[in-house]
Amino acid sequence: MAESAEPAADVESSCEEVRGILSRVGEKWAPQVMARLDSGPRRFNELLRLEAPITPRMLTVTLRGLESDGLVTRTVHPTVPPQVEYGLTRAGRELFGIVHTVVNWTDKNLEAVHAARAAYKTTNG
Amino acid sequence: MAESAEPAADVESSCEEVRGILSRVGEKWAPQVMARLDSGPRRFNELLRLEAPITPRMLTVTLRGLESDGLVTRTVHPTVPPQVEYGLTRAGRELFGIVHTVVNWTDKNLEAVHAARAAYKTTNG
DNA sequence: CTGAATCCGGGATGATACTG
DNA sequence: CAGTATCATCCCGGATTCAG
Repeated sequence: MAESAEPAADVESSCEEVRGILSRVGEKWAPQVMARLDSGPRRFNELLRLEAPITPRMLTVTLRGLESDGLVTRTVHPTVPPQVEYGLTRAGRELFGIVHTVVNWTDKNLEAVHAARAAYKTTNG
Repeated sequence: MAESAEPAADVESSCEEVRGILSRVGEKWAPQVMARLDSGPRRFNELLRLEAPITPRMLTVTLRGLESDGLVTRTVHPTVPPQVEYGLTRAGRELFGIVHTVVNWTDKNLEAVHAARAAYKTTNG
């Protein structure tokens, strides 16, 4: 499915940039948080509960990282008590779509991956 | 493009597995090495030269990791001097196709990402 | 409610040198 | 040729505590 039928930029060209994005969505909690936000905007404590046992610190770190790459928006409503809403940007939704293809790939290749790991462990240490 | 039109397995279901794969292809040298192997099998020192300044150790670590997940094959030809060929498996080629869509996404959203980073750095520290 | 500050352990990455 | 061994370093992620 995901064969590059498009112009397909070279991997080398924007290599470090791609690595940055790959690392970003590869962060421990990034995929879950993006999945959650993909179904609509959420507040901090909502995410905190839904993604438990994530800690406040890691949720902040994750959100800040995604925000700094333009994948997530952070909207502060100056109310009392404070209220902050997070949501995916257009780019963020697009990228999450790609992450989803990885989910599908993993689902499809789960057995093969496990078999490879078992075989590798047997052959080596 | 990459909107999930397929059955689309849930992100939560095989969550740790997906994270493992994401981390695997997110390793520093994994994308480059996979790109190189996507154009045909290569020998250790070939990769070492082509991906310089990678060190022998990191090339080994990267290849072993990819091999253990069934993305790369390692073929030893019992000749003298020793000859070892690395190549992508079918699953590896598929997964690299997905990585390539990330490359395209990055290419397309480069400006937006940079703008977001600049804005974030201005607003915060 | 929404974070920030601090400390810490472990894994990822790298430099260098050596080997079957 | 194709790695391995060792040591140093750095950053991610978690626990805990505190603040606007």
